[in-house]
Amino acid sequence: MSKPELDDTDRHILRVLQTDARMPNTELADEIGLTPAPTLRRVRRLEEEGIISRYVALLDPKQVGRDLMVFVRVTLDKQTKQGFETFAEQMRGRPEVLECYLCLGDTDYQLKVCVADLDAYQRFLVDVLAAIPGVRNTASTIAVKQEKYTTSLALE
Amino acid sequence: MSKPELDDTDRHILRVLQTDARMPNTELADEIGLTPAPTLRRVRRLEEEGIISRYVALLDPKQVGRDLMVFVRVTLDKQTKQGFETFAEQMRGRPEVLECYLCLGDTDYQLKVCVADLDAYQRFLVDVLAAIPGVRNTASTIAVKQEKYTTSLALE
DNA sequence: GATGAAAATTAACCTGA
DNA sequence: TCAGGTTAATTTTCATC
Repeated sequence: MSKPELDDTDRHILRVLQTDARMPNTELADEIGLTPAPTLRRVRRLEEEGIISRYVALLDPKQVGRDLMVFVRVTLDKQTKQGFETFAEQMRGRPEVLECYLCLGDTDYQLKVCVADLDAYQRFLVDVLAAIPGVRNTASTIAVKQEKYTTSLALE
Repeated sequence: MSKPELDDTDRHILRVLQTDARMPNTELADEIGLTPAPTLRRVRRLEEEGIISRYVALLDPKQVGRDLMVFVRVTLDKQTKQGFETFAEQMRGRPEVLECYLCLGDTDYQLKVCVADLDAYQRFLVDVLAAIPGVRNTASTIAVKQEKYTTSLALE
């Protein structure tokens, strides 16, 4: 918590680590123009404050056979707090659902789902989504080709 | 290229590194039940084959002031190869566009856009998207709350 | 920001199925 | 022969000054 004061050096660190989370601290220090000790202190502070939430390895979906990405817009029958929490809870428990957002407008939830193929997606739609009480309608947009993918947030 | 043969140990490694990319090799070795040397050899192989595409730090969007996530469906005027490539190229050059997919159905492109606030989003819509020749229509779904976010692909 | 002890990485070599 | 284990030199981390 406290003040998420980020100076230029912090942003520089974040920019680098968003691209290469495994860069050794010595090299990172070199890159941002400090010595290793203060660099490490800054990184630890960014971690402790939760500005860096975690470090992950990104896999090539094709090579692990998870090549089909689908964006799903879901509307629920009744907009009760209960129904919403149940739905979100179900999504958290499904490994093929990578992202789930509560939304404004016609769409109640926007999902990003990653599965092996259309067959697996059809099963997700029928056995998982349609089986959740309160789901009124779903609209799926099937991705054919990934033109861009990054997890890196631009820090002006 | 070659054969992306993954055995149970490989999948175990990938599962762990997708959750914590910075786990020391010694600890990873312990976790998967091998000694450090063969563990490291497997990790290097997964990196070289591109199965692990990269290691990244994930930031908390709130704490870096990029709190507004928007999913945009875009349709283009003419479905010419030229027009599509131009559009994709523009998206690759825009830091607020985190993801861009060519899609089946009514939607030509599905975007995931991350900006600071509605004001910044409006500027993106008007100055960037609408300014690209061939963009016929856009439909934005504004995310209010992130219920789930992971980059981790389930490896059965 | 510098120093040095402790830990992790990694290459070279060994072993057994 | 191939995957895993062992060892030891190098590099990195990180607490203390």
